[in-house]
Amino acid sequence: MVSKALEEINRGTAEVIDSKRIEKLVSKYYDDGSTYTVKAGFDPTGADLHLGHTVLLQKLRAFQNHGGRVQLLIGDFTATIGDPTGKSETRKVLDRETIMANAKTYQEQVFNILDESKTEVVFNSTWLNELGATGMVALTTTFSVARMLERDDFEKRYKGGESISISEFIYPLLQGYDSVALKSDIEIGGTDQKFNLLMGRHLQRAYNVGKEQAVLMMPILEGLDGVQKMSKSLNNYIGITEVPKDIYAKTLSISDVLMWRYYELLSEKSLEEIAQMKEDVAKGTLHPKKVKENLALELVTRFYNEELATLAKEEFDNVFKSNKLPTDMKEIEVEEGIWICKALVDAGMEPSTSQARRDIKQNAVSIDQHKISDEKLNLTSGEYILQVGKRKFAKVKVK
RNA sequence: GGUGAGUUAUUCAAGUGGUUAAAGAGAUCGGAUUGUAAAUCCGCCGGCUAUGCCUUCGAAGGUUCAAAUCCUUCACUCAUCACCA
Repeated sequence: MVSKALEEINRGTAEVIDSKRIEKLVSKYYDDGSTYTVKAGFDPTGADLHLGHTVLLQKLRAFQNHGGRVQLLIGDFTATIGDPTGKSETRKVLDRETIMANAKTYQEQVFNILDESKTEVVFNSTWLNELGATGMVALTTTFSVARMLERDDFEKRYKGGESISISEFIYPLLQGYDSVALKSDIEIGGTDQKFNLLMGRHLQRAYNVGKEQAVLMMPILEGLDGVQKMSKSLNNYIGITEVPKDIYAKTLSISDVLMWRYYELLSEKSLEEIAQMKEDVAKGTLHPKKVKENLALELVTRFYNEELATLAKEEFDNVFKSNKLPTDMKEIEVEEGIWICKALVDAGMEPSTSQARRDIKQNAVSIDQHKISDEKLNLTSGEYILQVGKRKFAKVKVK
């Protein structure tokens, strides 16, 4: 039992520090039912969760299945400071209201995956606000600049002559202090968080918490492009609140290589099953597209249900495989004699009439399934189905 | 506080008075091919009912027939020296 639990917990991990401790905690749970705490931090800077987040959430869920009590930490304090790397203006300092609103949406989405009864949502402003300047200074005395510079990106930037703001030094300290305040047994996070996660161990020792948290790191999930990490700002993500057909379509659009990665990190399928599929594909007995479809179905089912997943698949096959039209599409009404380019803009299918002209020139626009080439066309009254490219459709009623 | 460098379209980045709506690359989008995948090739890539017109090169002024390019002021970014704690 215990070994099975550990297998589930270790699955897909990038690195585990102090795995003995995790073993002990889990087996103690199976001995006498005593639970332990698992901390994971989230920045409430954006409102919607995507699959990248669910990698961590599923891992938390695995812990919950085996005696873990999750401390879902909302970094509301750290968010008010803003992003320290200050790379661009994309991340602004958020006001309290936005943060709380984001935190709320987070919670609603998180319990799609996590067991609410075994989860405690905590905000780090609770104790960080209390810290004050004195506490702050005390915190900074526990660590040295030289050690701080060990952090990879700091070192690189320092050597490269790039600036590092002092607040960036404070960030890891505050995050580590969260572990002191929460007395966490285990903390999980992405591999990019390694330094910060270890800081938790360091500070727990410095503050004599009486234990040092084990650290479990998950790989960073690549986005749809297969290269960069999944993130909203790169627009390469699949959001868990997206409609079924979008989740389905986006999943199918990933590359075959990336598909296995998603299987490993996101699927419920056992590692043996996945290995088997991989082998079958290599042998040619199983078509990779089929495998990908199953993954897409599994994901939609997770966030909705099986019925909607099947529907999404049917819809998708209709539109793309058999070139049929989608069942529901945007409808607009326009005046008689409207210029085709204008109609496309009005329907929200094109950003400008210039773009519409270009697309017509490139043979991308069709009316009722027939490509058009006349960019000066005016629509006479009737009902038409406009299409741009492969996936943009709209029904237009001309009065 | 001193000094120096910089701010160009979605991003990176050329361009230092006139064929510049602005090279090149990436991203996006579209076409071909395919499994709606990847890879590859090609095209487009500010706006406007459009062989023309309008708006853009951090902001505002100015010089000029002509400015992204020259001048002035301002804002911001980065580096560097110094000073204070």
